[in-house]
Amino acid sequence: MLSERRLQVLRAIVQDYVGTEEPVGSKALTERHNLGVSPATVRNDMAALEEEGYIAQPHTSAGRIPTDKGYRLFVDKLAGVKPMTAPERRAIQNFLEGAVDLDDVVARTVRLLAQLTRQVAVVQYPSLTRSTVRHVELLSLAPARVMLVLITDTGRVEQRMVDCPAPFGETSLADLRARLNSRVAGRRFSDVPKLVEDLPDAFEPEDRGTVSTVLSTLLETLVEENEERLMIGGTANLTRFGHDFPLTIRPVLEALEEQVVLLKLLGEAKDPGVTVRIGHENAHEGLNSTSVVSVGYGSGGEAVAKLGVVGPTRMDYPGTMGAVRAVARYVGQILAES
Amino acid sequence: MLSERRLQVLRAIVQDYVGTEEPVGSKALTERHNLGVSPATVRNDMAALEEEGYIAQPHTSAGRIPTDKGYRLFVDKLAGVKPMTAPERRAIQNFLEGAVDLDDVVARTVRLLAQLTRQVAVVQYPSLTRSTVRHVELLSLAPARVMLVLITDTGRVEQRMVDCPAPFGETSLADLRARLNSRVAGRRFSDVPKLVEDLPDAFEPEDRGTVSTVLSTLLETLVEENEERLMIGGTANLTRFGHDFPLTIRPVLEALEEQVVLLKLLGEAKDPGVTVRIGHENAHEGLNSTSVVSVGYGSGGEAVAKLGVVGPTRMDYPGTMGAVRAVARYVGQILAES
DNA sequence: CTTTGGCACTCCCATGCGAAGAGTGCCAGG
DNA sequence: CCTGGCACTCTTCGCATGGGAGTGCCAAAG
Repeated sequence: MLSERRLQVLRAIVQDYVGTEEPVGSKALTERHNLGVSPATVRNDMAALEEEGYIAQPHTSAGRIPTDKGYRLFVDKLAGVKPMTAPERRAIQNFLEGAVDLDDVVARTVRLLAQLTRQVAVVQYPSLTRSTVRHVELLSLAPARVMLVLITDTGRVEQRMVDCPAPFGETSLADLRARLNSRVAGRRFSDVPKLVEDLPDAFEPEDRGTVSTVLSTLLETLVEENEERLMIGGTANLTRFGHDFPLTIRPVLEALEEQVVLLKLLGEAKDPGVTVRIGHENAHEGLNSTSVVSVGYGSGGEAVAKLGVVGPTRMDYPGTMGAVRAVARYVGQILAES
Repeated sequence: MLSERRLQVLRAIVQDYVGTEEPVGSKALTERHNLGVSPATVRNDMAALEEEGYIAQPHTSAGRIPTDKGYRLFVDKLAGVKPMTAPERRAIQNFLEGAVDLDDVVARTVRLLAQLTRQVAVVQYPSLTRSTVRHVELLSLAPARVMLVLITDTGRVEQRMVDCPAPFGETSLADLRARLNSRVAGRRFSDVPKLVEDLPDAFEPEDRGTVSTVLSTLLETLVEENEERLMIGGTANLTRFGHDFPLTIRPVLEALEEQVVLLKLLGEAKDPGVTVRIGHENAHEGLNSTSVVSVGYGSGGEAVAKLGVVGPTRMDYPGTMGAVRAVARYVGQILAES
């Protein structure tokens, strides 16, 4: 177990390094923070912290920088979440309230997060399976062509074309629309498969093929793969990464383009609160020198999706966590209102 | 007027510089291209080309690199569009045909363009005003709440919430839906305002307020500002820009996040064919060292939107132009089919 | 046992210098 | 008008040097 003072030394190292981006030495530490001890003592503490793997030196006779393990301890034990100031909160709320539709909400959220944290922002669209159905619409575009439109309580709209095996009359379509909505409206998407299972039985034999086709298309849109969408922004902030970045930035940009990777990144967060994954804690190799701060958001008590930021492991964790948490809260409010 | 050989020298300089990314000297030129003259002669030609502003030296006693003006001449006079090979065409077609909806088409197009050109790809969604209306749907979500869904012939779907000034009955809604569709279905969006002008007159006085509200929301979605959406991808390719890129890449990433800037970039292209804007020809300052290659695409004869790539002025113009043109062609086909 | 000041040591980094290389411009001759 | 030769310029690289920051260890004091 580390003594109280050694933890303070670690905290000071993290804070200084995050501020200056340069390895921090014992002398500078005692000057900037009044620890009440001499540099020599700090040196001993540093040696101990290094022994335990919380800090490291880039090379002999350089200052120390925190390791992933050091940041982890900092986040877990040494730092809280820095709350947003009142003006900041107002600004967030005002900005988000101007949104006209879901796309706009998400787009604004991304911009906001990127600006507040000065990092790369990632916002997932509300998940279909965790939302409830507001309405299912069927439109006849041609005798054997139907458009299926899904609308969720979070304002998300998804549409698919359906090519019917047989012509489908306007009355049958109206019938299907009515039956479908009476069964699924207001229910959670995850329950939809069970709720529509026996629906074809209610129809005339010649329509059953078409009804099944429509239903299977409906179910297809709910599978994980299609239903997860996201938006990213603030990539220009990557240029603040470090001076060495051709090598650092490349894999990050690549990872950001892989939706699957990003979804996993956000998706692994289980905690109801803000989740932080530091450096090598991220499964994806290209993100080994980045940290991800994420949190769920939702219109009610339950999270319908995640949002977060990606930045260098050397980031302002308390501030970032505060911003992410605040934005998630307000986005949830906006969605609940719409 | 430049002699034929000088143009060849310019062409050779552009080709070599694009390939090697290094200033090209007179000796290297004569070795790699058989111009049939000695380095000394080439030097004279180079001096002339520099005099005219087509090439420049980074510093005395270095090789030459093309200027924007040099690239312009190269694109206009010295190089054609390199057509895609048959296998490449097939690959493009196969990849695009797998798309399930418009979002997917656009997403795939972006990936494709980015991969083919190894540059940043930008694809604009089909413009609303240049598309035709397939269907307008009205859904009653609450007594005084209506959702408006617009569907275009290109598969684009746009939705808006409408808060009605007064409760609006289901029959009135059906009436409005029917009248609206009979007037606008199959018509161009740009004609919609005129077509619905007098629609409120057909309704009972107590419903007119709501009808007007719905119509004005409909018209709002058509204004330029909202109707232009786009998707970008391949930003990781920016890392191939140059070795100096902290300074180069930053403004480019920033510009790419500004939808307005990008839309202007694509929008300025008038030509029915591929348009190339080189370096300072781009109005936006951050893009002064990049070139934009863009072209319109559409389901029929007319372009409904633009797509293109953004890359360093030092790019393979013939290849890029070929890829952009080919992709646009196939996207048009896919949209026409859906 | 912990803290402190002193001191030698290590390693990075900025600076300066010199040599090498690439490329040019110019000139005189074919 | 083309060509070969030649002097000149400018960058780049390697290398040695000195300064500086920071460490680790030790012996003494609290």
